[in-house]
Amino acid sequence: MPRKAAQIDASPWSQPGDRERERAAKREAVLRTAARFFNQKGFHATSLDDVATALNVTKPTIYHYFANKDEILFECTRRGLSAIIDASREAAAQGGTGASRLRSVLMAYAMVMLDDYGICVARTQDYNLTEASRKQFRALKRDIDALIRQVVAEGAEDGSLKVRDVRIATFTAAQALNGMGNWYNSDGPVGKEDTARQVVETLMDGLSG
Amino acid sequence: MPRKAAQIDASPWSQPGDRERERAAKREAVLRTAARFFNQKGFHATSLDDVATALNVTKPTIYHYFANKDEILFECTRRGLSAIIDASREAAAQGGTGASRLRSVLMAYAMVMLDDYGICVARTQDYNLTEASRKQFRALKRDIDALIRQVVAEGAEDGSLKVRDVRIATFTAAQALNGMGNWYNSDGPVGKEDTARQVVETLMDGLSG
DNA sequence: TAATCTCTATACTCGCTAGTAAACAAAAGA
DNA sequence: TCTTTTGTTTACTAGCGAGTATAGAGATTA
Repeated sequence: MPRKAAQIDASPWSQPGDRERERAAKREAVLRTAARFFNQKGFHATSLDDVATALNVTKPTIYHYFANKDEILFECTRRGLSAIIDASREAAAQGGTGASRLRSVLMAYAMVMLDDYGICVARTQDYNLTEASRKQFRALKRDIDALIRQVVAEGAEDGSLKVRDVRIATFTAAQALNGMGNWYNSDGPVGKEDTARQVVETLMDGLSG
Repeated sequence: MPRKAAQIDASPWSQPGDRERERAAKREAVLRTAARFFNQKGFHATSLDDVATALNVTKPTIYHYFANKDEILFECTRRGLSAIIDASREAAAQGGTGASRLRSVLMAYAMVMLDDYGICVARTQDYNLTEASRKQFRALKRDIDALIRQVVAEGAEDGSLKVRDVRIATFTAAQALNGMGNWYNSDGPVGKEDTARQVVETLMDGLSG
């Protein structure tokens, strides 16, 4: 079995750049913790004291890494949305029919929607964000929508997909995947990838026999 | 054109039962208004002062009709959930194949999800409710889930549906419909029924050609 | 007419949470 | 060693919103 290169970052003698790495790691920890709280209790019901306490620090520490609560929420969603965009772009650039590319895109999307940041994306309504963040949030969502529609349209053209209305087909699939976080149980017997695959197959094949 | 019986309720001489009717009408107005605010701004961000002001009354008036904010939210969702249950039960009791009954059930479900209370159901996470309401909320949702699964299972048995996993198929369809309120634009050119029909067809037929 | 019940308003309390001021600790650099 | 920068704390402010005490107006009943 191949191993990862062992522990090169763990030296007690600090390297230049350690500072920035630690700062980034702490930011990330705040975001991850916040996302979990948001998903579990909701954005408004989560206080930054909750997040701070969970991280064994106090609230002002969090304000040392983020300007305000809105920035934290937005960064959580940005991570989710970027993950979708990156994975989808890659999937969309493969060869094969439109249908097979759509399958890949939906799988990528589905996998993100089973993670903290993806669930956060699904649960965040844009009224939770300030005007400025909202604009970016919407823009990212529009990008994703355009990306999927493009693949759907290509599949319709090459005949591998049968779609009455590209817009409706895209929304229907996307919402079905967005909802996965509401019912998937990560403690259950079925893994994320299997679940994602089955949902995607259901969407591709339809329910009728 | 047939007309409704004209205005028999509008007599200035009050009838026995007027009191109760007015009370019920006012309760309903509070719920409808609250549901719209919840959907537009979110539950936490909606203050009962918002709702009261929109109805030209003050907050204590609302407390004359409801015990607390939780009861208002729960009643909104109960209306949505009951509408789904009633319509679905009716649809499920029709004749025909499992597939045709599932179509009817999904159509009924979809139509509710395009209305205020339905959207409220879709957006309400159970952490928004108190322990007691949450129990009822979950029970109603379980009933709906069971109802749909039943029809899906029957369709799988009579061969009119091809379904790998009843649970996953049901969740996938339900979540796709739950999400309709997030993208459907009631000011747009396409009506609710047409939209619902197209989404349901997409789910039934699938995306692949 | 008097007594009561229903509805609504004014004017509050109380608790919670986003965000801040200021000080202190610890490390980095000169 | 002295100074500066970075990270963290304690202790606060300020504002909002759920829920209530109380009183008064209108209708209902006796």
